[in-house]
Amino acid sequence: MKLGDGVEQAIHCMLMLSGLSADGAMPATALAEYHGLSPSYLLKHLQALAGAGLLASVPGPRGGYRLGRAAEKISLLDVVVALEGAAPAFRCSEIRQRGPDPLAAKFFAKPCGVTAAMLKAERAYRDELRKVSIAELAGNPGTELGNAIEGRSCAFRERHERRPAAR
Amino acid sequence: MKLGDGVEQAIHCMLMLSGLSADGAMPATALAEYHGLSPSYLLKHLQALAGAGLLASVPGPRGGYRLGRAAEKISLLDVVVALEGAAPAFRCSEIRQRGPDPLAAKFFAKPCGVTAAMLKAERAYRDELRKVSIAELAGNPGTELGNAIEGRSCAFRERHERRPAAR
DNA sequence: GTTAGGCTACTCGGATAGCCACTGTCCGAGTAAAGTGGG
DNA sequence: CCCACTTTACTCGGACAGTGGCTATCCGAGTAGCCTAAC
Repeated sequence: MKLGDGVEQAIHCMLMLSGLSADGAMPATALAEYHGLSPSYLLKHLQALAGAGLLASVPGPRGGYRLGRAAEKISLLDVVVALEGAAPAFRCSEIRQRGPDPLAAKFFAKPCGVTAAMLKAERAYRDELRKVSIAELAGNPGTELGNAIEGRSCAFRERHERRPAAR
Repeated sequence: MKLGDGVEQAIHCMLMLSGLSADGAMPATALAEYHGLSPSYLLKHLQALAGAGLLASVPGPRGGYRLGRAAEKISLLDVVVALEGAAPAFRCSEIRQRGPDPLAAKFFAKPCGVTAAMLKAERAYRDELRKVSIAELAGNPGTELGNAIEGRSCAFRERHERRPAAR
């Protein structure tokens, strides 16, 4: 029961990306610098997110990453699944029928109560994550804290947002 | 996001142990044989459960394990925590303040929204596991499946339950 | 027959190797922009 | 002055080592029961 370290990094990056303009992009280098992370390693996670469609990658100079779809349509669950995989944490190996002199296979058509209970709990976990979107987390309450953080990230975007050359 | 393999083994062992008499015990060897597992490795998990107080160990010949308290008082969460640790799966490393030119520390007195949302989801997961007790899982519905499994485990207990010599 | 002592065998307990996934890093393919020379 | 080509530099993308934790195993400490032998 342990989530990879990349989940936190990914979410915070998504929050940063949610604040830039529709056709803007930010390179992984800047995201890593802002959060004090290794650029090479962060890139690995961003690639996973891009592969899942949560991020869109813009190659070349003035390139970078932007959100793959609206921030309201991206939940925390999407991020977790993209990085950790969709497989449930609890895997039933059906040890019921592994002992000596097992019962007939037909008895085990339905999953055992243990698996059902574990998966139900995981479903509650996933449902809770599904409720929270990147947009909600980005919309800080008007507290002093929220304003200060928002101000800093805005200033950072000002300096690092890449936009396609005006044609 | 992955639970150790021992969780499933542990729960099924608890179910088996919940069926024996109050002063009875069953050695790890028998539990391993019944589930088709490695005795040495299963012992490791049983020790963790015993250390958490979920199991009581009886040393010496005619020894083994029994439940540390009533099956109604043991939840799935207890088992998971005993084996996987109480630390939450999501660990916030406060990357907010790790970037260059961080804000004053006072701004970060309260946890960030990301951490709050992730921990809330985990709490839902834990609450769901807390609701289910070993006793509930052991009490099979009167289906044909339940009866067959219960019959087999009862027969196995008959052959392997160790009880202190009647004095 | 009773009982004390020693012995045996069986159990749990902790310490010890092996393997897989996450962590961390690197170099190569691709591309948009800028520079440059000619028309 | 305008345009097309070349060069450049910057980005993402995937392939390559290092490490921590779960997996798997072994041998040692402790104890209840059993056997033996003396009383």
